[in-house]
Amino acid sequence: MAVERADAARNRHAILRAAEELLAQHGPERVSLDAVAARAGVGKGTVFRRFGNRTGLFQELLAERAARLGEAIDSGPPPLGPGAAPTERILSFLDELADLAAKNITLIAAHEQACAADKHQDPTYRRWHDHVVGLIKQIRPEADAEFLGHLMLGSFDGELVRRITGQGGVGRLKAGVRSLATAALS
Amino acid sequence: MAVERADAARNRHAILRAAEELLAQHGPERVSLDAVAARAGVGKGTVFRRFGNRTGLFQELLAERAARLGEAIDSGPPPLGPGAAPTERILSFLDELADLAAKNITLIAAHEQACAADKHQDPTYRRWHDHVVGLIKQIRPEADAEFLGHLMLGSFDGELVRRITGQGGVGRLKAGVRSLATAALS
DNA sequence: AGTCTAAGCGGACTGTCAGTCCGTTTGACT
DNA sequence: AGTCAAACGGACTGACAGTCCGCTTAGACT
Repeated sequence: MAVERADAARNRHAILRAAEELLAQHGPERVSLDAVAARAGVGKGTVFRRFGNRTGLFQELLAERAARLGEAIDSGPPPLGPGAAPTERILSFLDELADLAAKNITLIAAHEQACAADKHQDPTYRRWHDHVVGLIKQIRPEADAEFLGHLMLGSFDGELVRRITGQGGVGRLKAGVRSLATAALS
Repeated sequence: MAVERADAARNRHAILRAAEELLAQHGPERVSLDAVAARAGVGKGTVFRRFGNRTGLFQELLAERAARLGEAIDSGPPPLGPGAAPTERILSFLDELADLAAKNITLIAAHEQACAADKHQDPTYRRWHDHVVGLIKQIRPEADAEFLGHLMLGSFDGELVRRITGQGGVGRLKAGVRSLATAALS
């Protein structure tokens, strides 16, 4: 794959920005790709050429927002990155994820809606899941790590995050997740 | 509200049956209300008059399938119904729910998709959640029962149930849920 | 600077579907 | 048999995802 042409790069950026803005302005669901294209000052075909479909757009948006956390867990300093004890790592990861989720509720909701059945196929989700599963296996090799991993990440469902943080703030979310994880891993 | 007219009752039934059949035949998502109406031998307007919208139809379908379990927890014999120790009740409830979910994966998926953001508003879901929350409060009054309740019910997400039971059967689902619940409640 | 061409563009077009509307039919009650 | 509100049905609307294809242009090469 050759280098992206300059105009293509500019448009990709404009589209992502437009999508963000519309997401912030109206709720999720209420953002159509027609509107995104219009706001980005770009033809509809361009949006689809770039991102394939609605799902692709929101996946990319989420990936962008999650990139920093992804690097941190792969190669950042402990306790998030390698080096710390698994339990410590998983707890700090869940903590960070809570922050991320709370800051991006609308995006998460849109993403869930767009991905629908493919939720578990999404690269960002998989990365998180793989990370969590790996750590669970170290802590409790006999547990059903795959399942437990999904349940832990289930805490960050868009609708749920909205409800919980809406009445209790991020602190409530973090506390709940932490106590669940602690219980499940000890 | 007067008694339902005979033709209306007949049609309601025909529509629910048609929806079930189409759901079983094609996947979720791929069932349009046009198709349901056609299959039920009924006009499209009738479907909407009866159920309001897509969400209403699937909610009703789920409510129908969940009715028996609902009665059992409200007034059936222990350990599901009142009388048993809370921990025992919650574990047997989750067990039953796992069976129900495994038997109705397609419906659950369709229901989730149709309800989308209103997931937590759905009467059936609320009933389950209320039940679980009440029991959690008895067992661990200091816990965030509301949040924990959502997490436990999160185990029955359509996509997740498909994955887990698809590779390990209902037993795997039950075991995972049980171990999580036990850990979180002790 | 001029030429070439594949990558990129845009927006009209299609197909699908949820939900509405309104003229027609019918069950139920007298 | 007569009445009429409830119920019916299917044409219609509006919105949107995704496709298609003729036109434009970045940028490589001379």
